[in-house]
Amino acid sequence: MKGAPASINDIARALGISASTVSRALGNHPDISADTRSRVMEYAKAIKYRPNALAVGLKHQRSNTIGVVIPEIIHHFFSTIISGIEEVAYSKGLRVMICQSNEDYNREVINIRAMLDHRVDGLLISQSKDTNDLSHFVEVFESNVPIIFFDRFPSELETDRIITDDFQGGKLVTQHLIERGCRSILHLATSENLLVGAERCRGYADTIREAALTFDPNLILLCDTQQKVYAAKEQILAMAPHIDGVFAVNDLSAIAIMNLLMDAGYQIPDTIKVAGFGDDPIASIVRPRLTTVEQKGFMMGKKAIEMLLERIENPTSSFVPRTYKFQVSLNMRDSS
Amino acid sequence: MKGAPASINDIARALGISASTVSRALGNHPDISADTRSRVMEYAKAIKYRPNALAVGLKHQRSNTIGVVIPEIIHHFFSTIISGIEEVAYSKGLRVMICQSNEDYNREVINIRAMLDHRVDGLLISQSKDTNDLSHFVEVFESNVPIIFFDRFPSELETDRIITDDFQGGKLVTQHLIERGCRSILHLATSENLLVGAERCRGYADTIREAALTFDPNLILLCDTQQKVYAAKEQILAMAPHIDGVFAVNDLSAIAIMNLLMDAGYQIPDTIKVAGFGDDPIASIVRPRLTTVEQKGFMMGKKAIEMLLERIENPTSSFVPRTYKFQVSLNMRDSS
DNA sequence: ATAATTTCTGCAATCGTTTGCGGTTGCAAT
DNA sequence: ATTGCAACCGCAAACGATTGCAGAAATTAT
Repeated sequence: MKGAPASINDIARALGISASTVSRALGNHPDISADTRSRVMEYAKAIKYRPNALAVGLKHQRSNTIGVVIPEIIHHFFSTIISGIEEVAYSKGLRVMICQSNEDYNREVINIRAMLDHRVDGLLISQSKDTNDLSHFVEVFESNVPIIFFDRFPSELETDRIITDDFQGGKLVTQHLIERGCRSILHLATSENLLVGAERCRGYADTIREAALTFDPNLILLCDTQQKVYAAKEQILAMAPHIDGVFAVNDLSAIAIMNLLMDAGYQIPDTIKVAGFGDDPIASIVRPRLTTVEQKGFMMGKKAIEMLLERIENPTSSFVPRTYKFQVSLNMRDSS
Repeated sequence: MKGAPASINDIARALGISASTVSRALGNHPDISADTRSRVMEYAKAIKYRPNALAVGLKHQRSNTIGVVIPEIIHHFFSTIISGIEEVAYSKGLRVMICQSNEDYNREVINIRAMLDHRVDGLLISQSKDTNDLSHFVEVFESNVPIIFFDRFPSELETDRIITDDFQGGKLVTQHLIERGCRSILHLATSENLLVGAERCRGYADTIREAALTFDPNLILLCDTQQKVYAAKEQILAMAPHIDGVFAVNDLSAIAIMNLLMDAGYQIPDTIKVAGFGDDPIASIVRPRLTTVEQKGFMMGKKAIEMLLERIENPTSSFVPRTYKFQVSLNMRDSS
């Protein structure tokens, strides 16, 4: 009952038959007599035999495992995506291997390599913020392991993508704020090269122009975390008298600025209206409840793995990258 | 550049040497001449050789992977634990395999078995709410795979545990509320058999008695989610006039009841003081900012895997289970 | 020149499983 | 009695890497 787990050979030895027969019996191969089969089955159950997944994987050249690399698991959006992925994987008997890049390029590279070493059947990736060199992704293509990007993808590469319509989301929010009477809308944007943030910002800018409002670049602040909002406190309070709306690139910074403004005596939504992006659970908990764009993380996760499984099952030579864009919706609450 | 990844045999063939020599060269074995070694190294790099982790694992009877089973990844507390686990694992070159039980017993069993099938070197587990049968844990012991429980553990089993001092946490909160003048404190408890919740409740009850306040069992409500708080709205509002404090078993229900009470016109903390448990990031975002017990998830994750690694490295026959209990601290904010 | 030693490399078994192919039964048909 | 054909089972190679042991080559000692 201790030591190494039972193998197929142990069963063979105990029953005086060959390992091949045991293997076939356990696999319900028709060549094996009902008698032998049942003896094997019975004994296997008795000693709690379980196949060695490593050996099976080695033999079959695949591991029944799919790899997931995400920036940070603590973000609710990514957690929900993982739940969606796991949901499908579980129903199909697939294992899921999750790694975090922690928004670090080197870690992303190492994680991806480790996944390939483990012969994962496919990869699901949302790239880290500071990934510019894409050679590790190219390596994945070359090794013929299907890979699907979700939410954050390298635009330079022609790949399968599961994404959110961030542009549309940015438009929805901005349109909504304008409809509510806002004429001077501050946008809290993400720093640097994050495409999703850039798209939201583009949606904002486009809508401003479409509405024939004056587009003021000074109304865009690189400020995408609670900390950064508080760090920019002076700057924000200096602008506050001249704005009547805020569109934050995510819910946390939306709430941060909401608190900051309220603490400074501004009424929300009366004086200034605020909206976020993501529909974090926190959005419906804070007061005033935050208007925000709903992102369908769970559905995205499901879609991503389903698309991946299709790629795995049909390793077609003629690869035509596909993009699945999830539509968003605006959840209007009390902050606007 | 496509098809199956390069193996050690491919290198051997190409260089006209044996696979064993290649293996030794890559492993810096002293038997191999500097010349041969460098030729192998060079060629391996050129064709981007990477060892097949499945084969290595099969040979060595371990996978350099540790398995983690948690109830739900979307809970911030568990996410931080995972981050702590990954932090250490990453620094040691270990892979981490994460599965969610979704608070479902069957899924927990299947996940654990899958981990064992993959020959994980060790297991880190936080058991699901509805796990009563413990035979799958016993199987792990019998297979000699080290296992450490974190946060939620089966009290019937003598195992290694990394836990929070929930009892002390419950006391801290209750003492604090009493010090602030509360005399009639409602406790929102977790349903049924969750030990961590029971401990917090025990801390509450003990403190009430120690303070010579009357302990009223009617002041304990099984209500541990936002939804359940709202479902119990009538009941809570009926009690509200007679209470002056609330200790919720977690932050989400604390915030839910805070909102519910405020919507009904109660002043927090003036009329009723509220405190939670866990120190979810949301606690410092909501208004009023929530007083709550800080749980050190990241540290717990680190400690758990460190303890596991020690168990893996010293597979001592004389097993003496250890419990590491993390002390908690109270973060006093505006809600109390 | 032979023996002893060092230095390097290869053979083959092994980890646990799968599977093509061939072999051994038994039984019915001829 | 021979052939034919199922039905059932085992041999051995493979997947990719590791490693004890033996052996070859080169070097040194005698």
